[in-house]
Amino acid sequence: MDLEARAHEEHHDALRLWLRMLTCTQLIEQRVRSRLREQFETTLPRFDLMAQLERSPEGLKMNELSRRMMVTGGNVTGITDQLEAEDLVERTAVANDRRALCIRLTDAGRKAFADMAAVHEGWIVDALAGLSEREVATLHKLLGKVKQHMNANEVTA
Amino acid sequence: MDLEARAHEEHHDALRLWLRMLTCTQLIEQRVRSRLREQFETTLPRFDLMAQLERSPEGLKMNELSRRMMVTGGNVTGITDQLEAEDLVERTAVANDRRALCIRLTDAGRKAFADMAAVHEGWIVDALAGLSEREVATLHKLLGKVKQHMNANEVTA
DNA sequence: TATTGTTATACTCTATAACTATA
DNA sequence: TATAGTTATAGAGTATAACAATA
Repeated sequence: MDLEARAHEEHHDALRLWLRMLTCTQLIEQRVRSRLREQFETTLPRFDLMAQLERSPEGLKMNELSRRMMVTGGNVTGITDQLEAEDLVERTAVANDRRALCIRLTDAGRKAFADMAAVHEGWIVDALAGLSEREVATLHKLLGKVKQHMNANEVTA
Repeated sequence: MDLEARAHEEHHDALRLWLRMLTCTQLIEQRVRSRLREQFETTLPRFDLMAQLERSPEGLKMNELSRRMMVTGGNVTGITDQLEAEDLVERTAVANDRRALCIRLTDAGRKAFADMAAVHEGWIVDALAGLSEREVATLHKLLGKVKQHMNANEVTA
């Protein structure tokens, strides 16, 4: 096979992989979204925001939340408004910078999240139950390379 | 380590893998969405619909498109309306079932899609360029297991 | 009665850009 | 001037459910 034909094949493989990644993610994501709605009357971005805060008990600034959730700032404001109205998170002042706000889970929020997270983890374990422990590790490692490469190429428009 | 602790660890691994899958997919998807908009004034669902038709030159019925795109019927009608108005796809009658419609790419649609698809493939190749040929194959295989397991467990609400 | 596709509706999520208040 | 967060807006994307035509 000549080089060009080989390149074409490799390109096709990349595309096929991408379509499969998309399919797998959508299958799991749709299931998670509908169960979050049905069982907890919440949404994935709300769950995601609370999960970020759970991992940072000292709280996170709005722009840090925005970066981690990979959405723009206005959206974080909206979701935070909802969760604050339900007393699940709170905005607190930041020392030495009166522009910034620190968002934290409230006690009620921490408890509500713990309940959801336990069930949520079960959904994910089920979804990935077709893989051996070792295959999970391999996937994690390979996707780590993808992530790293994407982040390195961030600027390349 | 006792069995319970081991189970907890494996659960955590599954969750970590899922979060990484989600991150990778979102990184690539956001880039693809914004480039489709900027360079071709189109959206991912529109591109996806055309891609499905491209793979089925004989055309697809609305409900088959709906199934493959993993969205409900009403949405397919809306996207098809747009693309039909731009003469990129056409609705044709189906023999022996006057309820059904067959959607096909027009010649113009086939050409427009070919142009987009070539550029799109380059984006994906770039995004996955951090992986060797062999790693691409491994990922494809392992995600195939995930997909298969999800489809097998479809009913399990 | 069941199925195909359409219509109507409502809601979530998102980006963009203008705005304010601080720095 | 630059940054942190908010507001306002518009559009994408989706599900749901009622509907018409046909099977």
